[in-house]
Amino acid sequence: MSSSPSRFLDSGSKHHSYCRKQKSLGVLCSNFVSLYDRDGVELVGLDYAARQLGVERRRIYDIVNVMESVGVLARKAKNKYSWIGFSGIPKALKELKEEALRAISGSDGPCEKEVLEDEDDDSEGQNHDDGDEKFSKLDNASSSGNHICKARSATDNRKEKSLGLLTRNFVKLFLTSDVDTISLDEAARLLLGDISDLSNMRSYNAAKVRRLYDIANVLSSMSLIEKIQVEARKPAFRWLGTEGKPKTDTVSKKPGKAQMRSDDLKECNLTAQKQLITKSGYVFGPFCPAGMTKMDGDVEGKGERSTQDWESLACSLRPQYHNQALNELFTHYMEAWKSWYSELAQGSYNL
DNA sequence: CGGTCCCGCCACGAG
DNA sequence: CTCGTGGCGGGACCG
Repeated sequence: MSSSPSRFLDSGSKHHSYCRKQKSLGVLCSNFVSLYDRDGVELVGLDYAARQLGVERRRIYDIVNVMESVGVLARKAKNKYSWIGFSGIPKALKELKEEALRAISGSDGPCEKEVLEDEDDDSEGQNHDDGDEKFSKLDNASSSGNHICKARSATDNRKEKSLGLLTRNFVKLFLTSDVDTISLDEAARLLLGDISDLSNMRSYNAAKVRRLYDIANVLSSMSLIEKIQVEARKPAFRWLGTEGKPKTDTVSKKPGKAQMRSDDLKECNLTAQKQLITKSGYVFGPFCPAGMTKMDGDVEGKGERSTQDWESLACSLRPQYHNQALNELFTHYMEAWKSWYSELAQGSYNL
């Protein structure tokens, strides 16, 4: 494998105009949704998604895991998920809530009466800084029927730290309490296995928080939560939940800002629907730059250098729409373009 | 400078 | 072994 050598070594040119924001999980999630949230779609291929969105596989796993936890997706098989859509959220949420309530009351020991309805009562003014126990415990109830907590084998020990589980517990936090706003570190504190020993928990906490950021980004891009700034520091997340309830939510109340469900996106995906397939079986994105026919056998070789130029050019010329929907739309095409060009430059879909 | 959080190494389990 | 997953945390980015 002599791939690493001079592949992308190139000169340490400035990758200026690199926008970290455009690479966030939130944006990626939005693109993911706009790519699949259309009628007719029901199968989600991880490879396909990764290619279309112009990101590496690893990132797809991130958003897919949290989306599955909320019922938007369902694991079908290796490399394949089935698209449920936003309509699947209410159901998943209800199940999560029941699961959470069951875990709380079902703890071993009848003398466990941790009321979940935190009564913030009416004591304004003085609040204990340690008043954490307001969301009760609700630790993940493993599938272990008994209280034999011996199965701490490294096997599922890995599982219980999964993004998916963290997501579910995070959501449960909102579902089991009447408060609709939770600060980040408050959530982090509650979601930790508050076992003991604070020493190694520091780093553990930090790691958890990082995951929490990931989850929050995805969740907020789906409008399930909203990030808000309460105090000067400490950001917090407000639960928006299922707007419109399981009822017929033809109209989206919630005068929220980023309500991008619009015809613009619909148009966008219609276009994305029709892709061209080359003889080699490769599926191209929504479009191809004019004057450039599909790639043939060769192409291989040069071209990778100019990729940077195109990207930086596009990034610097990026128009800033005030309209959220338009912005999303543009971003979508941008990604599609970059994905396509990148593929062309590398000229390899066939190792 | 500290809050965010992207990137991708590499462990783990299945085939 | 290869391959699909996805924990995990270094450190780049941003306000």
